[in-house]
Amino acid sequence: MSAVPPPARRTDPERRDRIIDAALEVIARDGVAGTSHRRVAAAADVPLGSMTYHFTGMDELLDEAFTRFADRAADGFADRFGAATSREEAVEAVVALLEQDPLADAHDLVLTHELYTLAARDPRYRRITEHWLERNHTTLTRHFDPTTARIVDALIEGVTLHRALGAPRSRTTEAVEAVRRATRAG
Amino acid sequence: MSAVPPPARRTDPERRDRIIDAALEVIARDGVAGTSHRRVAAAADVPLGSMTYHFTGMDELLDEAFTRFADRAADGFADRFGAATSREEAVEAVVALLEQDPLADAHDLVLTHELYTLAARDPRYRRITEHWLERNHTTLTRHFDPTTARIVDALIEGVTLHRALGAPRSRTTEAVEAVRRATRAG
DNA sequence: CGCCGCAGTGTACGATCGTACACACCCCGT
DNA sequence: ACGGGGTGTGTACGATCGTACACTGCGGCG
Repeated sequence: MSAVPPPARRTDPERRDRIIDAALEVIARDGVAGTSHRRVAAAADVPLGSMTYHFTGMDELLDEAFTRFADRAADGFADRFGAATSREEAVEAVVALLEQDPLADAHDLVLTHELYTLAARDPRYRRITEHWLERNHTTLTRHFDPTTARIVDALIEGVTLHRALGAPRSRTTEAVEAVRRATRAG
Repeated sequence: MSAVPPPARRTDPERRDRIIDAALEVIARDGVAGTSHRRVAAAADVPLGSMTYHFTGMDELLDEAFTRFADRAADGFADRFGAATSREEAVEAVVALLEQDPLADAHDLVLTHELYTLAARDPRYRRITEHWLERNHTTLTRHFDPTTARIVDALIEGVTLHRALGAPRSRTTEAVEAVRRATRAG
């Protein structure tokens, strides 16, 4: 789990990074189930032996890959609200989030669910999702009270999920209405 | 995908059923990734050869297993609202749904996410989730208008997801508040 | 200049997989 | 009574997997 920093390798320090990114690509394409050391090595254009050299095993690779993915996703989430200076703009950012086409980047969608599945079974991966959720919650509490933030976050997650699962695209007015209700203080 | 009914086997008709149920058990325990013909056969206590005899391949087995799971889940969802005769009782049923401990049956939780992951990647499995969502939506529209039903369903999904991912148990008052806002007509 | 230690790699092993397929067995029609 | 067709199964094959591990080649120190 790389609690300690890597032991100061002399050459090619970005090779390890490239493997992690390649792993995310392979996972998005073939799923965690279809991800093997060989496929990742091929995608990263490194020899098979590099896999066992840089990572103790598949678990460590998955852990680091999904940690990176979750961090990037949380960054992106924060960016979407970073520009908002008022509560109204934050609400609009939420609406925009709910309106975006989930098929637009099936890449991230698949990765998200692969991670969720891992987290549902293995508490170890739950640490990653916990941290992700907490970062998103922190982002939202910059604009909403904690309870509203939690409700809004759950709403975003639920609507995104429904779309990923093939629910008919709800109309914009419906998304707007959902956000309006969720953000209306009791 | 068993579009046609099985060809009227003479003996042991429940053997195929037992295999499907065993598959769900194995998936819940080891994940889709860790599910093999051999493991399912062992769990169902049938010989390996029965796998290829009753199913054309792993895809057909997964498809039928998750179809059965989704049907049962939709049945359970409908049962929870079946007793409700008023809108207030329906609201209470939603609150109860949000308050139940998701860890209580990790079994179903894992199966749900395994299915979601499949659906996120493969449109074929999306037919199963679409149907599931539609049935849940139909159940909710017995008590709520369509827009509210959609919002409530997304909220349930989001809150359940957050809990599965390790979010701190939100307080009961928070769940009640979320439902109150979601069900309050605009 | 020579050697030594380590970053980095190619290969081989044992396990497991999905699936095909030859065969066994039983029931039924003749 | 007996032959045949179809239900059901054991086994074997080729592919792929994770991982270990002996090895290479080079950069720096004595």
